[in-house]
Amino acid sequence: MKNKETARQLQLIAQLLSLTDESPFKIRAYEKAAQVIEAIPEPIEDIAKDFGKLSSIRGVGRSIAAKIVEYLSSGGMERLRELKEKFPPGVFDMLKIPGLGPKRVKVLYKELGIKDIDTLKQYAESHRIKDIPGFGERAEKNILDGINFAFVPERRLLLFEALSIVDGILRELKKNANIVNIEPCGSIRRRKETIGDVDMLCCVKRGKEKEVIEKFARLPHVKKVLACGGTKGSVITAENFQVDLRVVPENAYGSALQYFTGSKQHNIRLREFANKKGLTISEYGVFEVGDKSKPIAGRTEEELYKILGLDYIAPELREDRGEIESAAKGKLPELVELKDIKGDIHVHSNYSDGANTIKEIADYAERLNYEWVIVCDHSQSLKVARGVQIRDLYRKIDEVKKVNKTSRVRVLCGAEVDILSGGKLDYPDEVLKELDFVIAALHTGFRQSEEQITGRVLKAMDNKYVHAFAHPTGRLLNKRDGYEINLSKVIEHAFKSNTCIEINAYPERLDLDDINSKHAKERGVKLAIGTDAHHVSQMEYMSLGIYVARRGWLEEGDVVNTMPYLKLLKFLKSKR
DNA sequence: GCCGTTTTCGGCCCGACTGTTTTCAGTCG
Repeated sequence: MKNKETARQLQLIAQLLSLTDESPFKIRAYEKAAQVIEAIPEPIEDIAKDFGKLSSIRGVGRSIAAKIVEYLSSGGMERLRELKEKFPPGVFDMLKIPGLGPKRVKVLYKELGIKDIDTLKQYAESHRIKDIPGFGERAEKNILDGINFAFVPERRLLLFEALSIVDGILRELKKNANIVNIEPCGSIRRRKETIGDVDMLCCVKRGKEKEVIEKFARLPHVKKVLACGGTKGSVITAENFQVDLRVVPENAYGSALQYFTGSKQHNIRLREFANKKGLTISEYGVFEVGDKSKPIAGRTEEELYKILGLDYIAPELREDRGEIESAAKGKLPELVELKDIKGDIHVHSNYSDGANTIKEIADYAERLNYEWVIVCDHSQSLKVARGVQIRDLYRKIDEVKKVNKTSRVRVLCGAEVDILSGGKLDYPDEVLKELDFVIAALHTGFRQSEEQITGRVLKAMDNKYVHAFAHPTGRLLNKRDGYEINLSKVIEHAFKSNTCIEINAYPERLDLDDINSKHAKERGVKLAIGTDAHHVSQMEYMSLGIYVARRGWLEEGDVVNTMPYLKLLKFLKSKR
């Protein structure tokens, strides 16, 4: 699937165009098209077979569609080659420096002939930049600071890590009686899988702004204070994580919350939508166009969406993936919630590499108010994870039966069965058929080609004992990309073979991701959330799986975990 | 370059901040 690389080409064109005198709207059109292409779950090369379909994608017109087709058939774009000839590659790097945008980079290149970071550094150090119109001494210093900053590798926190840091801060701040209400916004509120920094918003009692912000800056988690003023405090925590606290007036709390929650793309689309209705939105409220004197909405988010004629859009949906259009038609999904969950499909016991006994898992499931829990251990060949040998598997089946005699929660005996590098499953059929639940997974042969890996998975799904496919991409956030796999084919085949796909809720996995979960739902595939817990406390990761599901527009009926016990049994039998 | 339930032409999100201006352009989120 070539969506990412195609998007990258368009992004490059946009960047290069920004260095020319081309219309900023044309540049934005390329950027928008790049974003759209990247977010499409189907392979762009399939869509491109039909030019009409390609050019009817929102944000892709005839001109960009033609360039995509050109790229997919020839591996290049003529327009991009032309532009690349105009600018040396080092000029690109200069755009990464904070505070240096295309306009100023262009001046540096045209006026001083600076064409890479090293030369730029020399010029700034020897004060040869400050006399150029539009620059000054300050600019030289910012360039030097920026060069160091821009090339520190970026690390975003996992959602789980960010949530626990923010929870700690919130707990402390909520002790402060001067805070009327407080909420984290931004990507953490949208429950994105990784988080760069956090903006928190609060309303405080009149006159207490400064006091609240100073208290915030003195919290025990704080390592460094970046700013501490009357409306905003900004700190770095011990985990090197930036957290900002903003105080906003109560009558604009809703519009500020909406604004700082984003996403940027959602906000842009929302403002365009508002404009068509003669309204304009900012973080201070909703206004009639031409009359900024008093807002007509903004106290709550609900009010803001309502006045635009939209149903309330849950933060997880605010990614500009069609939510505004759906909200206008009253067709937003009723998103699945944690309280709908009746069981976990993927928990490891001490039969393989888990820490707890089957009884302990059943007890913990009861604490979570589950009706059932599926204990899946690794299969025999996965020696590093103490994969269960066949004789032990029969012992496990007996133990599950025993536990079920006393447990209120129904325990199902499952296995996370390896799809071996040739595509065979790690237990023979006569063993698989003894299990209540089989989830197939890849743990080896990650370097095989896309065809090979996809082939292995399709073959596994054809086995009538395989109910689900686990952590479908194999990625580990911040650690490694997934293996090469054609998810579009996998999803199609999951539907045909009546196989579920897992949303793995382990903090660094979270795959199937939101975009592909939405795609799977639209293709009629059921999703199953598994925490992959190796200790009972990790069964709490279910909430992370729910966040992915919600970001993927999933409703109660799309998620296997919402099935009551008997319905689940019937469902599991339906494939066999 | 894209788009259209006021438009096939004339729009295209909005405001804050910064530094360099003497009323504003560039950059950022």
